[in-house]
Amino acid sequence: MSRSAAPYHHGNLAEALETAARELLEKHSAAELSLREVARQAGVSHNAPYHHYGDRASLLKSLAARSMAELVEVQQQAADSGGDARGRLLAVGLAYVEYAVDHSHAFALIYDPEVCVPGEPSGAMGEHIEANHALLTGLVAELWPHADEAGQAAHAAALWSTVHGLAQLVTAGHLPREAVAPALATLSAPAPA
Amino acid sequence: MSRSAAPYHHGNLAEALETAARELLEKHSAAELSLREVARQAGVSHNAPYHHYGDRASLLKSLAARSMAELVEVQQQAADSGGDARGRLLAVGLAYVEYAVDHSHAFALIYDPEVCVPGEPSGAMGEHIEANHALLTGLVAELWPHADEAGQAAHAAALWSTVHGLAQLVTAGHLPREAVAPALATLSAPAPA
DNA sequence: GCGGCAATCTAGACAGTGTCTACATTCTGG
DNA sequence: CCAGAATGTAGACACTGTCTAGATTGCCGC
Repeated sequence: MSRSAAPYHHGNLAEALETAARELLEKHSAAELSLREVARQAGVSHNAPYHHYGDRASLLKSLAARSMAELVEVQQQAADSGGDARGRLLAVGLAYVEYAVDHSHAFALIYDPEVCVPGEPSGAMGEHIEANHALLTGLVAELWPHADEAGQAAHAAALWSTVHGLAQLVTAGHLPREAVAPALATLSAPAPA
Repeated sequence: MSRSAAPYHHGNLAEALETAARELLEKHSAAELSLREVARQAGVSHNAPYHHYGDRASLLKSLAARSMAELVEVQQQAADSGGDARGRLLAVGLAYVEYAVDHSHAFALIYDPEVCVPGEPSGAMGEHIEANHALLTGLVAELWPHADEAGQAAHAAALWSTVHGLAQLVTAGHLPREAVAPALATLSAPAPA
């Protein structure tokens, strides 16, 4: 016992590790995230993480799932903020981009093909992806009520892509942050010619 | 001299290294790309690359610039293939996505914020990015001739984002390849309601 | 209460990596 | 023809992920 400085057993290492890793992700990219550094941050030996995560990829997957949950939540909040369907769509898109900009490394991690392959059963991640999909298809159904299933799917894919692309290009520095709102505003504008 | 097995000086190591690296990029992600493996592939000591590239990042930047040049080229070819403006836009978008899918790791490298930061003078990369931008704004000007400058910029940002997002989501496995064409087709469709 | 077992954590080792310094070889311009 | 620049090699260092072995602790049945 002796609840002095460092008890042998941490008590809740798994969560402490994830918290430490998430803090490191705020400043550094996932590629620079070292398992040993995370362990150091949590005040534990470099091998302790292996009793909670099989390997480095496992920790990253966990982080990605948690980040995805946050991403879905900020969108959900935006969607619940009222207004007409188009306004809510824009709000959701803005929330998506905002999350990506504010947590660029976490956002990149979510969509890292090495970390999250949608095909395989990736635990909590799949669940959150489905939630995101449901949110989007709901909005699409409101906006294009007369489109058939394929049409709605196409609109959903296009919307997701646009918002995702904006997020990506802004976080990568190819587009300024101010370009987001105008670009989103063109989304449901009349076609040319 | 003695042009036997291994001459001391390679002759054209810089290009050989880039070629080797590009081959490795076909199978492995940039994160997994090891400078030493590239050197091995080129049949040279693990330190030889340092006389041609300052560090690992420098090689990656070079690869990214070269990939971006290819990406611009396939789009240019699509744009030159004739047809009306809308048809050419769709062809360009498809070419963009196709390149991303066929060279997913190279594509990811192009837009890696750690490798290419648009703000800084990144040599050949900036040039190719401008070329891409010019191609896009040309198409936008054809499609929305009556829009003001800000409006055209917004449309350009939205189009780039959509195509880029599609590329990203398809390469990450979140959207099937068949979803690309229908999603692109919705781009200039009439607005809902 | 207590003994053993599983969970948890530490320590040490190994191969692999990027990068530095020192040295060897070859090319080239004066 | 030869000095210096360009190019390549070898060795070392710190760091990483991961493996094995051993230490410590919490807990469950008796």
